[in-house]
Amino acid sequence: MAVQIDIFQILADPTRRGIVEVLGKGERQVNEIVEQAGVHQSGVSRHLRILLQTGFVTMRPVGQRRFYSLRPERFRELDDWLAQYRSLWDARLDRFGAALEKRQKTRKTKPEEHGRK
Amino acid sequence: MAVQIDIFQILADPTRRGIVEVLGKGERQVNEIVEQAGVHQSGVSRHLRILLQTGFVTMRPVGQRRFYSLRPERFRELDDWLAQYRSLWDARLDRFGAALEKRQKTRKTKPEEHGRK
DNA sequence: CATGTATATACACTATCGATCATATAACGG
DNA sequence: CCGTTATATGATCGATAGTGTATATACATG
Repeated sequence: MAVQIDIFQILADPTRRGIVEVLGKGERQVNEIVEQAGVHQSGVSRHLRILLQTGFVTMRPVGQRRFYSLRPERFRELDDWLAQYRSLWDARLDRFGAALEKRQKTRKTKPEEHGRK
Repeated sequence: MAVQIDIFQILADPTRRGIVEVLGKGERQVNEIVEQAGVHQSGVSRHLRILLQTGFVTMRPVGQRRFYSLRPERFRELDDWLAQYRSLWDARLDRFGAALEKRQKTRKTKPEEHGRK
């Protein structure tokens, strides 16, 4: 379990993002999600399995019901990824941005063969 | 132009993210990107076209060369999306988190047909 | 126990997407 | 002009991923 697949890959599917959005409002059971997801129940189940395996949600079984809710980890991860580009638009990060720029000026023209068949 | 496709869809492809990463270090011409991308030049061109059309990059032609560099908009957009989940892990946003929680308690069971063929 | 409800899973189908190859276009240098 | 370099694009192909249908499983309840 805990299949470490691409955050973006997971979030790329609109249906899945819809589910995440619903869960953003709080814990929900599958039925409730199905109502909003716009796809068949089986589809929702599949998406939930993926979200579960990839660490986006947790599941809490209660009788025959299963309650799903969001977990923070992957979102924080996404935030970390985004951080390295934040200097692009966030003026407060200019010091960091300067560092980046310097690095880009200093880079060397590494030839390096590229004839990979 | 300015095809408004899913941010996540665009970023879902690892090769494309690789390109973005390279451009994160500064403006680059296609050749340089190809060296690092691990795919054929034609592939890189296609990816760059997509990134261009979807607003992730700009292009500056110089003779026969084309220099690509990152644009902030879409990243900021992603940041905005992420913001609504930030309360999940950012303790400083607990006030906001409380608001969310209240909302989730108050929600009503809106039936709403879902039989969209 | 029999039936209904909540959720998951196997299967088959389709559409999308990314990769390469070959070729086009356009600018460069002699 | 002519060959070369830089980049883009059309065609084709194979893989992947999402969808619905049908069915399985597990719990609930009379």
